[in-house]
Amino acid sequence: MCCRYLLLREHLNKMLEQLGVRGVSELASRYNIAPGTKIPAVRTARPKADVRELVSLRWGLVPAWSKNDEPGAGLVNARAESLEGKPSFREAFDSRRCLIPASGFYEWKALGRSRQPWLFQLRDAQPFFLAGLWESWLAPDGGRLETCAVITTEPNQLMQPIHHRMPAILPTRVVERWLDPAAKSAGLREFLAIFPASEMQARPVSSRVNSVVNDDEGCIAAADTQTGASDDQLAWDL
DNA sequence: CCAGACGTTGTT
DNA sequence: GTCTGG
DNA sequence: CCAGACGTTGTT
DNA sequence: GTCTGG
Repeated sequence: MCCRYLLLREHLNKMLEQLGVRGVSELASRYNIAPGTKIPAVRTARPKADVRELVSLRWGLVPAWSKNDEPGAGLVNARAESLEGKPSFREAFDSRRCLIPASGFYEWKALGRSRQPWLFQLRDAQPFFLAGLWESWLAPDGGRLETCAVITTEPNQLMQPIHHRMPAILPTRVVERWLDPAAKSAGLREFLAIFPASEMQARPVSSRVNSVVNDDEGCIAAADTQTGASDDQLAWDL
């Protein structure tokens, strides 16, 4: 991803239940979630630090100090390597971390002039949480705009042949601590370690996912063998 | 000191 | 080529 | 991330 | 708001 993912309804509800977030989401399964749109996220409620809440945030972070209109759609990604140094991320990393539930994400591999989308999932297609940051921006007209960004890391061995960055996947054991307001940045950085390739799987999918107007199961259908993805599959061995 | 940027991605 | 919208 | 637009005037 | 460049 850095910029496109999927989230199945049953996965979201299962994860919310495990986190103790009240209520069942009415969200329908999504197969093509894109930047600039509202996405589901879980964050620590305020002022009750022990309560998690499900919120809808626009994907594209706008720092609180931004002037007038937000530039473009905001910052879609935040490099794990820069979280503490960059003014745009520092405060959010300190105190506004969130979880972005996902069933899988897409990355495009350049193939000459064209690009082949690949679907990345955990083994057994289990859902997971991506590490995110959120912000609340006060618009000139007094309105509030709540936004978020997905943190990225260097690629693991599975991603390496496809792309040079990947979203930060939080291991299950650190999910609660990622939301803990008392967590220290030194510890938090460890949570963003490159996720083990051995716990993931990937396969080329239909170019139907290229266009955001397509948001259905066709997006995760196997790629046409015509597209040239087969050569990559042969080289697929960790 | 003030002014102006503040970010990532990919591609060339 | 570059920006915007989804 | 990819796809698709990218512009103004005046007239209907 | 805070950092960087001049």
